[in-house]
Amino acid sequence: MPAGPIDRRVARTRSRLQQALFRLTAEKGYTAITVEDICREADVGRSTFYTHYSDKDCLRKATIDEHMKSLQARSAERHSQRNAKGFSFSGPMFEHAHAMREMHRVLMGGKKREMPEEIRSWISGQVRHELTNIQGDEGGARLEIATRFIVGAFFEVTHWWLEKDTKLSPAEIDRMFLQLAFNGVNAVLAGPTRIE
Amino acid sequence: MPAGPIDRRVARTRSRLQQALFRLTAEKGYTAITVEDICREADVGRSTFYTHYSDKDCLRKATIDEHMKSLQARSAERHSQRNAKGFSFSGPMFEHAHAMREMHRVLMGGKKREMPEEIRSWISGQVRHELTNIQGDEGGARLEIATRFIVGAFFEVTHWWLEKDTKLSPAEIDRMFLQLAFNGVNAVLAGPTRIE
DNA sequence: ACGATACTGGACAGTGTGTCCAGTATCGGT
DNA sequence: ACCGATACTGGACACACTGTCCAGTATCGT
Repeated sequence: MPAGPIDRRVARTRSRLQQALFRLTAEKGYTAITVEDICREADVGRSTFYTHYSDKDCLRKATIDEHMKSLQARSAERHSQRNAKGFSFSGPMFEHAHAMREMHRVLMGGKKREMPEEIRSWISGQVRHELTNIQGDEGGARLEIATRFIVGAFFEVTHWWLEKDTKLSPAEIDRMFLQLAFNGVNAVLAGPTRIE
Repeated sequence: MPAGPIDRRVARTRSRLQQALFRLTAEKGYTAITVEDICREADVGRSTFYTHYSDKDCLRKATIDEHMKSLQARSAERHSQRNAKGFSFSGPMFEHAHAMREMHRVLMGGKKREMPEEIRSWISGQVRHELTNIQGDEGGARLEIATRFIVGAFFEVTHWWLEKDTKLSPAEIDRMFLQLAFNGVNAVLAGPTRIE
């Protein structure tokens, strides 16, 4: 019964389409891509595309979902050995981003800033959960604002780090991020508070 | 010489188009809108549209530019009477956002999160400038990271505040934002640090 | 080897774009 | 109040992309 796993042809076609999506997103940004572009780049018939995905967004979602699993695993792993301070999601995320820079550029929306909602809500969940652990659930607007604050900051920092590929290591950027998040701008910028 | 100011007809048409853009963005998000939609809503011929703006993005940019001026003025005003702590941009921004909720929803990209680059870079400039004042310009990556961090956090918090129209006043949300920004999550969430 | 399944390429109607034009309405200045 | 300048209109145009369908062909799994 060929029901369960996958036909080689299917796997091959889907892989091609996803790779093409990567290349094109990196090249000219997600919104500028057409289904025709993807099929040409992937060397796949356009009708074939539609037998796998209903449209462009669907392809992106599927691609993201697949890659999200490994991240989930890493985060959970690190979560068990969690220390008193810091987020458990940020470290793995920065490392993963560093290792697969291109892919993350795609996930983050390429040159533009077209963040897919799946990633956003996934990370929001992580952050909210970890903040709740720190706080005890008081559940109020305060928690929600802090969550939004952290999520937005995290995306923007990551986006900057990926685009301007500086020499900062994942550990370094993570340390800076956590310091800003937990101690604020004052601690980081004001005079003699060491950061190194 | 009719060169300088503006023909009534021109003003009227442009105003209609911008108003239509507001309504439609609020209604179904910027990307989902077509030029035809705008013209129908504005009751303006489609050919007329193109004599004023080359495309949808152009209309949005023009609309934003106009409304940015008042904000610029407010921020500059508050900047002169600046206190030791806090950002001068955030207060006026929150107030303006509160007063013109609909318009800001449009500026922020409506239901979706399609932030126009003009706003982003304008605020980035403000933040970088103010952080430099705090820090003295050391110019390093540290300043840049802090800037990105704050910008991202600000957008996300504002977006949340606008979409979930809670009962928080501009002053309240601003206070929370500044506290998170300058003192970090610890100061806000950890136990007895009062926020009210 | 053979039945099932996936790919192909081409055609289709539908929608939106951006440009052009001739006809009509409205403006601003004298 | 008039008249030349300027702006709006609606319709037509070629073009690009979408999403669906189908008959023919290649490749799969067993």
